[in-house]
Amino acid sequence: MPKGDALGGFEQLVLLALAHLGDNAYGVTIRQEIAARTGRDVNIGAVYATLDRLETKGLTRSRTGEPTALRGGRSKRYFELTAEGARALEESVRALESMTRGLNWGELG
Amino acid sequence: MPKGDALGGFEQLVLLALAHLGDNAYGVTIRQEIAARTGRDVNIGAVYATLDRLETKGLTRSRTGEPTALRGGRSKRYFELTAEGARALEESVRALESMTRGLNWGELG
DNA sequence: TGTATTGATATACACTGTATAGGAAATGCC
DNA sequence: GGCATTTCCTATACAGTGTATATCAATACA
Repeated sequence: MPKGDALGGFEQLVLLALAHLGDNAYGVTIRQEIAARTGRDVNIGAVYATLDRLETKGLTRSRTGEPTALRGGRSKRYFELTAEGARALEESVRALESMTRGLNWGELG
Repeated sequence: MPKGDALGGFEQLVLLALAHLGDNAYGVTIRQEIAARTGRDVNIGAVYATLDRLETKGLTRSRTGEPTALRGGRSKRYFELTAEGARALEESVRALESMTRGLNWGELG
């Protein structure tokens, strides 16, 4: 584990998606949320792999839901932030904000 | 190379430091800038390794400066954003912003 | 019964992040 | 001059993260 256990970029995105989705966060919706907001075409396997790692670190937890009465409605695995995950997310977003503060995009490059 | 060649989290930090430092960006000041703004104690080797990778991708360029008349004043290697680097940085910051927009920190965890 | 659909899991590998160790060039002091 | 000291850069190795590919499971409907 790194010293300050900073979040990776994609981990941060996944946590942010969880924060937006509330109690409707599972693999497919998480992927959609990220794609919709960032325009980035995320691979579903990457999402699950990252979710597993976040859970191992104690930043998220998951539970298995009921199967829905939809065709192919397999039971979903719902994910949510833990208190520690919310704290880590907030901290890493603040760090980013303090790095972007006062930047003049016009005079770059 | 990844499909959408998205920036990693630390790469983003380093690019942001370059953007702030302008024509005074070299290993030591970059490290200081990140540490001062994020409170994160960055390893200098990590900075150089990341700068090399960014240069390989064409997001930064570097030139060797004159030695200064200071004790131990070895000639510095100055870094700056390329146009492509500035574009990539702006894009990745915007992606982050659109992920944090409308988030209610109070009701998380 | 079999095929399309929704959703999850496994695995492998490339890319990033980080620590450790060491090298190069300049100064200052004896 | 010679050697320690200072500033800064380079090399390398390995853990951690990011991503793709492939596959499995359960359900509905024809």
